[in-house]
Amino acid sequence: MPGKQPATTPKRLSASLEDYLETIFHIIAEKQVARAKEIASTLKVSRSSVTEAFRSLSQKGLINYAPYEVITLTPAGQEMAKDVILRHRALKDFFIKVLAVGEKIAEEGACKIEHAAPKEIIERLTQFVSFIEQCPRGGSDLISGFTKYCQTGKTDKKCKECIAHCLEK
Amino acid sequence: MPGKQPATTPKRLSASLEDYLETIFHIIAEKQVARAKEIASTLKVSRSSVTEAFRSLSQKGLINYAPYEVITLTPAGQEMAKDVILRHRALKDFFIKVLAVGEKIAEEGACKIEHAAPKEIIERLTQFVSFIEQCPRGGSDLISGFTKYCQTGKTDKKCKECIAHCLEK
DNA sequence: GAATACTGTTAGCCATTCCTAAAAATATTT
DNA sequence: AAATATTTTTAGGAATGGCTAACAGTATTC
Repeated sequence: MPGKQPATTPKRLSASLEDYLETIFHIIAEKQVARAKEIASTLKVSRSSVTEAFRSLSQKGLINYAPYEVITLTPAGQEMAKDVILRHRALKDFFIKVLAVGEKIAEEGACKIEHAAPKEIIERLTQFVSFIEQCPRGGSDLISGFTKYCQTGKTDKKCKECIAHCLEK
Repeated sequence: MPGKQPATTPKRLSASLEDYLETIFHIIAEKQVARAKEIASTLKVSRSSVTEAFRSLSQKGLINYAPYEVITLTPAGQEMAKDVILRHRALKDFFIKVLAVGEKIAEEGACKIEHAAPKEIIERLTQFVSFIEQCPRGGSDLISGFTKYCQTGKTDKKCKECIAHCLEK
């Protein structure tokens, strides 16, 4: 082995650069090539801001970039982009599946929080979602109970019935 | 009535200004007076940055400020500070009580996420914590089950025993 | 009350991230 | 292939939020 690659993502980027990376990844996945114009419209920034972001990401070794050429993600860039997307998904999943928040707010919240949430919390959140889905005490009963609680402010009174449901599993 | 006050907090401040406001509120609560020196050391910024933040917060009508004088929060500033602190607490509570995350990470995560989380999500999170504490399916059984799940990757096998616990309540 | 120490402010600087307008490169059309 | 259209880059500027070093006020001590 000539030399080991950076084992893990070293530090975290600014929220802004994470957004660019995430967007680039998604556009490449969908259309093979990520063009400045589309990145700009997705992120609602000007095309010149995209150029500057390219320079910054390239200087950090996350994308391969030369003026007027097609950009690609470096291995480090791929890893980083996937990490951001993983955080995004973990958050959105939790918001929808556990908190029963609407799709729009869930997406919006994930977009913002993904840049701030420590990895330990993302991990726990992911575990919590799968726990709730698997645990007999959890599952859809718990979630529908929570939804009801949100609407009425009270926990469901038919507890025995509900626990009977639990026992069936 | 001469004119109505702004009913609710209008928009959200930058993360930085929210941090200043939060810190000012806490220091005033604790020591009556918030001095630039202490704010600086709490937030790990220079004293001159604090002066600049004072100007900005004052210009936004959130603190009363005149050079060399004691600063105070305006009613709008109080409201805003309380709102930030509420978000902080809601997040930290959730991290500790539900995700069973350590105090340090919970605090750190709350500090960062509080500036990004939409209010709808904070509300749901708060409701979820109290729901889990009240619902017979939830409570300490669920949390300890989750903790076990985090450690072992499996849900607790003693389901009947656990549901029996539920029934006792 | 004068000297000293401490705190707060100003001045000037830097990085980030956005912008618009103009110029350069690339792609498309005829 | 020349003209036109589109895309990308450059140039120059603004706002935010941080910094250090020097200066100005306030407080304390002798």
